[in-house]
Amino acid sequence: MNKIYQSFTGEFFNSLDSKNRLNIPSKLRKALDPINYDTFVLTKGIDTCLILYPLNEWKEVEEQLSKLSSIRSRDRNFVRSITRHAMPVQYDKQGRIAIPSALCQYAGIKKEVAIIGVIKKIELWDPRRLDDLDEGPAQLDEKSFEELADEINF
Amino acid sequence: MNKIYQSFTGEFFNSLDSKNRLNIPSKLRKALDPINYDTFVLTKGIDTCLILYPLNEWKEVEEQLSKLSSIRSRDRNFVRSITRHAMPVQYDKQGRIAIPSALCQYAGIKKEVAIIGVIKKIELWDPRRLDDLDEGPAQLDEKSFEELADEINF
DNA sequence: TATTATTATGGGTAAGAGTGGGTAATATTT
DNA sequence: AAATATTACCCACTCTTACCCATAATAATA
Repeated sequence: MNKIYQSFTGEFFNSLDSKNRLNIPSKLRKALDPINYDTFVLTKGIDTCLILYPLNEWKEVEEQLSKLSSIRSRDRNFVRSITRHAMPVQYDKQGRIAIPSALCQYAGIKKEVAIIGVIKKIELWDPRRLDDLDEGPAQLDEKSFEELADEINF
Repeated sequence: MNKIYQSFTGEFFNSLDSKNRLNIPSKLRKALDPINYDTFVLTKGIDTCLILYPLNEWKEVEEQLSKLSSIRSRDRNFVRSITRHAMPVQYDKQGRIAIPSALCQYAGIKKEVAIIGVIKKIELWDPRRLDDLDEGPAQLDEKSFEELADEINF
């Protein structure tokens, strides 16, 4: 198997249609390595957004999850809380995926969707919540921003 | 034998019919490797739920169990408590399995069933108990969730 | 600018999923 | 062995979903 280079960046605004389908921007589709067979794994994010993992990245997550203890109830709860909301989605010939309404609700998504590339994965946001993030209290203050930027040699 | 990739995810809500039959969601059936001949092993979980192991995964479990001591009574009891409730179930042409009422009772399952993919196995829950988990005292507090998520690079 | 390709969105239709129930085969009891 | 219960298999109905074709909007090319 060839080594892959796969990286998602950019921000896009597409909209859900009446069947809860969302078009994945073609730039992001093109960035998806063919080994993934047009397939992502859709799941809840820690933030109130949804996340699309390329299949190969999701397998990494699974690998880590299966290393956790099956004895400790805390670990079992954690694994369950992730996997129950994860589902593989393959986009159709028009490049769309169907998003279950339960997940839309979680992320507060109604019609407009902000689609953001975050290197190894893609995030789906309600545009409003995204704006609130920029202004909210949890916002990155300038100091910690600089610290992080320094840390990663940005 | 080829290496298999078999992974269960997602959450589904199906219902028991008057004959105690439960439809296994087709997405999970499709995820089941053919070497298992449409067969799971149904058993009690550590949590108050039921578990479906793919046949090949159940063999792993058996292997582990047989390593336990046959001297220590604690070990014997543990092994017995698992195996006595384990039974192979093969789904019919409509994709349903029959669940013994004793097991339903253990899991508090009446009609509605939450079916959850947990990577290597499938869990069957009474939807209410599942909700209680999310809100109960044993719930994952935000801190340990983030710790674990960080640990596995989620 | 005109033409062509590519991308985003809308909607119809046929296949498949989930459910209910009937009947024959098998097992259990009297 | 006869009667009864249990199980497994089959057919039928409804509803959702995935697939296909069409149009609108945008970008790229001649």
